[in-house]
Amino acid sequence: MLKAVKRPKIRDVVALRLKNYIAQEFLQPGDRLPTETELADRFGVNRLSLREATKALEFLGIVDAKPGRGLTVGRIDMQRIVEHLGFHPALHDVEPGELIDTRTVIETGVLPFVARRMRQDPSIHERLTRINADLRRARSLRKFVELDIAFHHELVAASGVTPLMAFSDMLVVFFRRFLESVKKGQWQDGADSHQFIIDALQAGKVAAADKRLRKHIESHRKRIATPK
Amino acid sequence: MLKAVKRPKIRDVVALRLKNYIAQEFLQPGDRLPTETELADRFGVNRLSLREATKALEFLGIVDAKPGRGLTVGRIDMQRIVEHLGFHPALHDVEPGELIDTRTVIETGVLPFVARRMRQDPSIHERLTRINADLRRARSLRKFVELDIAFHHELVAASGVTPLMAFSDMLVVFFRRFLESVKKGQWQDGADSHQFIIDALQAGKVAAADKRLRKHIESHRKRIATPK
DNA sequence: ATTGACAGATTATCAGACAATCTTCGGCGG
DNA sequence: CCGCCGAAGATTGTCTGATAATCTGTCAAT
Repeated sequence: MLKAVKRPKIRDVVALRLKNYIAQEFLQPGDRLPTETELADRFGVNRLSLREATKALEFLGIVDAKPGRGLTVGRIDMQRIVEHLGFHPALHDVEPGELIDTRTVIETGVLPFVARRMRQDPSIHERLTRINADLRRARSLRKFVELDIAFHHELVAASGVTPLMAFSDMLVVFFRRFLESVKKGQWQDGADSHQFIIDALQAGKVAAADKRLRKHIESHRKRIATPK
Repeated sequence: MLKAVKRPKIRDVVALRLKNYIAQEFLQPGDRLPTETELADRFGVNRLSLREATKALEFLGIVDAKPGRGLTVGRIDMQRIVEHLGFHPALHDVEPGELIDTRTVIETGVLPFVARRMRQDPSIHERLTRINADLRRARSLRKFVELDIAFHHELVAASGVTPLMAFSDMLVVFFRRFLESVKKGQWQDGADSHQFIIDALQAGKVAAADKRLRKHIESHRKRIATPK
């Protein structure tokens, strides 16, 4: 099937070129980029068109801009993306069941790594326990959601598999609103599951942790499938 | 601690206002927004400044723009978000070992889903078998890489868990160069593993498929760790 | 050593304009 | 009456030229 031919927008081409430039030069956050005027000359476009690309990248944190100083490489910020997208109506289009499956795959998949690292670094269990204790004391939904997200983030991050951590952080965009429908009477159940999982991991019982984690994440499915 | 006082950028104020407008009007994807000229008038800014805000929002899919038609509320695309994720330092600067761990978690994680769907849809096994047959006949490295990628893509896609598929597709960008270091003498080993895995899945032997897949992906580790 | 002033560099925002693309409407032909 | 084509209208895309705002570095005075 023949697809409609569309002329690419200059700003999209520029944004892609800039990203490639950063990657190919092995630039790190804080490193200087050419000025807007130089880049516009180099790409053969008007400076304002160049800016449309850089402002888009800046929105995600990939690029930073300072008057008088110039452009520097930034650091992409999932939290920022989560905040920007959190309100969006189209989030409802993502299949909730697939989100649950995705979370299950990621979080159960990292458990063996977490258990291994817990043996070497006891502060992991301490940290998770502390977050969970704060979760038990939560009084507002906002706090509950924030701490539940923090617990799961810390769990995945403790694996040391950073791509999975980044992906898991991204999933928060889509998953957050489901957390907001958890009834207050169920918060302690969640905290109990958290504690069971990390205690089992510390004891080297990965299978038990796995089973409990699946049940914990699965608990969302019925609630999500039949919204009120 | 005292924090630096900074004048907010007009584009940031406009972006926030636009997001609030979408939320307050309960707009859905596809719904029309005021034109750039109207919005610029309404916010009392220059149209180009307004565009810096809308292009940033557009980069995330929050807003869509069409010449002659105008601005509409966008549709959040998992693919697009995952694409941006590729720029996260966790991926950008990823350790090869972590990449292997990540792939292992994703691909073994989808196996139960693939097995279940194979029972309902035999064409999955056929499709994977055909790709693998083409892989066996590959004569060039380029072809081998392309077909190996296609096989794994199809395997993950067969799970029906689209977030994992999107993430897995993005990982290919980082993994590809490792595939290019696979010796020609090992291509058939790879194809044998592929066939074993999908045959085991079709027979409902998920554990056997899991074990072979881990070994298959793990085969990259030694080669990657000691490049020539 | 610290503070203040100034110059230079660079981004932020503006006005005005034309180019490119999409949608709608009207007319003509079958 | 219906479908197709072309033109007009609407709107975004990109440009030129310019000034305003902000940051950095240097030098002089205290």
